[in-house]
Amino acid sequence: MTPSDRPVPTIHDVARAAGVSKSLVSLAVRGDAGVSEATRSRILAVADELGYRSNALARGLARGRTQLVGVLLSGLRNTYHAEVARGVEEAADGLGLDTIIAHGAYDAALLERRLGRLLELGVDGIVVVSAMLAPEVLDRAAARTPVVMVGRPFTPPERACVIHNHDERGATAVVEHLLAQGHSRIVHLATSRRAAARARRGAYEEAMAAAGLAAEARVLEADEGGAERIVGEVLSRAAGAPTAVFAGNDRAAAQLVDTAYDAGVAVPADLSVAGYDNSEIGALLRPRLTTVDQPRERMGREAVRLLAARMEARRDAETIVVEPALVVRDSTAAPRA
Amino acid sequence: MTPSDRPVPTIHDVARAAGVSKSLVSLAVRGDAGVSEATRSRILAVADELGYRSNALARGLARGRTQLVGVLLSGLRNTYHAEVARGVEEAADGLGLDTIIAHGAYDAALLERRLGRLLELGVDGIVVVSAMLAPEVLDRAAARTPVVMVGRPFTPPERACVIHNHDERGATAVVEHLLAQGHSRIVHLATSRRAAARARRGAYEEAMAAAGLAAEARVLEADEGGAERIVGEVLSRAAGAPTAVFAGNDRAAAQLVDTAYDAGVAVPADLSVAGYDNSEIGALLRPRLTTVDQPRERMGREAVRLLAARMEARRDAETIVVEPALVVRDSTAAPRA
DNA sequence: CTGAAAGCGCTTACAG
DNA sequence: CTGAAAGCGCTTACAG
Repeated sequence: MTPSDRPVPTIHDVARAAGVSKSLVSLAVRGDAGVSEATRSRILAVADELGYRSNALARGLARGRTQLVGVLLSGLRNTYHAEVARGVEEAADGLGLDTIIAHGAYDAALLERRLGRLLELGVDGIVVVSAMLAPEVLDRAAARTPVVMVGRPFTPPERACVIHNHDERGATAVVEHLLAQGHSRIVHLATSRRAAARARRGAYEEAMAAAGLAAEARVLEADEGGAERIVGEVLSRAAGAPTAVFAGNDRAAAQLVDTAYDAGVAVPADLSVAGYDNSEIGALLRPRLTTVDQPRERMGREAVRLLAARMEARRDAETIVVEPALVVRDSTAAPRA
Repeated sequence: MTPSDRPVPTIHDVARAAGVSKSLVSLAVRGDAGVSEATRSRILAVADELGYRSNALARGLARGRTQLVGVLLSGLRNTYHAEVARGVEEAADGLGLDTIIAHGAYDAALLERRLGRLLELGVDGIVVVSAMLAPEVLDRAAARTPVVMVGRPFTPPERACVIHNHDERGATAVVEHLLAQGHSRIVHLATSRRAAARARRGAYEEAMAAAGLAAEARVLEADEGGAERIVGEVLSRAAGAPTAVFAGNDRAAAQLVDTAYDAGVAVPADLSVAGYDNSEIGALLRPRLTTVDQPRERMGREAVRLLAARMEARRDAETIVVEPALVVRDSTAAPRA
C-alpha cells in the first residue's frame, strides 16, 4: 500500500474513462500516427484529467528498451565529472533519451555495484566517467549494453569504447610554456599512478629532454610531501632550486600554492605553478592558475554519439582522443633574473 | 535487438537449467526462507554460471515497489548538494534501498521534468535537495510517493516534509562573532531572494539592532556590484567605511575576497569577511574563510528517516530544523585600531 | 482507424 | 518444500 490519496491511474483507467481500448490509449499517448486527431485529443484530455503518467517500468519491460542512459561517476565532488555529465545529458536529450546518474563515492567496489544496478535497471547504454573500473569489469557490462568510458585506462577494454584527452600534448604544452618564459629548473609534481598521470609525467620528461634539460627533469610525488620539499628548496635559495612546477592536476597545484602562501613564497614571483584540468578552483585561486583545459562537455557529447551508434548496431570498440588546450593565467611568469 | 553476445538470461532460463520451477528460482535468489539449503545453493550456482541478474523493471512492476529512492539536486556543480546526497545514500543503503540521482542543471523547468521522470520510474521516495521547486509541485509529487525537501522553502509544502538548517541562528552567530572582534561597521552582502538568504539577512538586521547598531545595518546586493562598492569604500578610507562583511554564502564571500585581492585590499587586515555554508572553496581560499557549517550528511540521513517512516504509513508532513555551527578561520579578525 | 490477445520478466498467493 | 496460475502496466503484431 502506498500512502497516496488515490491509486495511481493506469492505461486501463484512461481507456475505460474515454470509452476506448487499452491499446488505443497506448498509441495515443505515444503519439502514434494511426490514431485520428479527434480521438487522440479526447484521450489525452481524459488522461490529463485523471493525472495519468506512463509507468516507465512497464513500458521498459514491454518494449525491451528503457530510453535511459546511465552516467556513472567516480564521485560527486569533482566538477570535472559534473561537466562531462552535462555533455552527456544534453546529447541524450537531443536523442529523446533520459539520463540517470550514479556514482561510487570514489570507492571502486561501490562503483562496480552501482554499475550492476544500472544494468539491472535496463539502461540502454552507460557512460562511465571514471578510470577506477578494470577493463574486465567494463567489458562484462559492455556484453549487456553499450558502454563508453570517459577517462584514460591503463589497458584499454576490448568491447567498451574510450574517450580521453591527449595528456601528452597537454603536458608538453605546459612545459613548453614554462620553457618559453625562461624557466629551466622545472619540477613535476606527480599526482597518482593512474594512466593519465603517467602520461603527463612521461610527456614532461620527454619535453625536458628535448630541451636538453634531461638532468633537470625531476619528479616529486604529491602524496609524499612533494609540495613541502619544493617550497623548502625555494626558501633555501639553493643553487638548483626550482623556479617552476608543473603539477599533474589542479588540486595538487592548489595545494602547492597554499603551501607556498603559508611559507611566504610568492607565486609566481618566486615560483611559477601550472596545473592540469582547468577545474573550478583554478579560476577561484589567487593568483589564477595556469592549467590545461579538457573539453569536458564535448567529451560527454561524443560519448553519447558512440553509445547511439552502438545501440543501433553492433560495432567494434572505438577510442577517441580529444585535444586539450593550454590556459595561461597568472600563476606562471618569467623567473626572477 | 541489443548488440550483446547472447540474450540476457531470465529466471526462466535458470529454472530450466536447474530443473525447477520459475517460482522456486524467484524465491531462491531473493533468499526466501521456504527453500531448502541444498536447492537454493544449486539454483544460485546455476544462476551464477548463466550470468543471471534479476531484472529490476520486472521486479518493480510485479512488487509494486522498486526499493529505489530518487535524489533530485538543483545541479551538480555544488558540493553542498553532493554531501547531502552522500548522507541520503548511506542511510538508504542501511535500509537496503538503492539510490538514483537526477538534477536540473539549476533550471526550474528541467528540474520539474526530472522529478516527473523519477515518479515514472516508480521510486519509493524522493529527496529533493533544492529550493527551486514550488510547494505545489512538491505536493503533487508527494501525492504519489513520499517526498522530503532539503532546503528552505518560502511557503512550506503541505504534504512534503522539509529539512533545513536554522539560518537565523547561523547568521546571528556570524554577526556576534564580528561584534565580539570589535567590528561595528558590518555590512551584509545579500545573495538572492530565496528564503534562506532572506532569513540570514533578517537575522543580520536584528543582531545589529540588538547591538544598538541599527543605523549601521546596511545591505548590499551581491549581484548589483555590492562587492565592488564595499571594496571602493574601504579604499576611500571614508569615515563610515565597513570593516567587516557578512556575505550570504561562501560564493559571494569568495568573490568579495577576490575583488579585494585585485584592488589591493587586505583580508582580514583591512576587511574581515565571513560567509555561509562551509563549502569547499572556503577552505581552499587564502585566507581561509570564516563561515557557517550546515550538517549536510546528517540532513541527508534525516531525509531518509522521514522517507522511511512515510513509506510504511501515511503520516503528516514534518519540518525538521537542524543546528548550524560557526566555523572561525582566518578571514575575520579584529579591525585596525 | 480500432479492439482482443499474447507477452515482457518477475512476484505472490494458492494448492499440493 | 515445490509447482501452476494470475497479475503488475505496458507494447506490439494481428485481425477486422
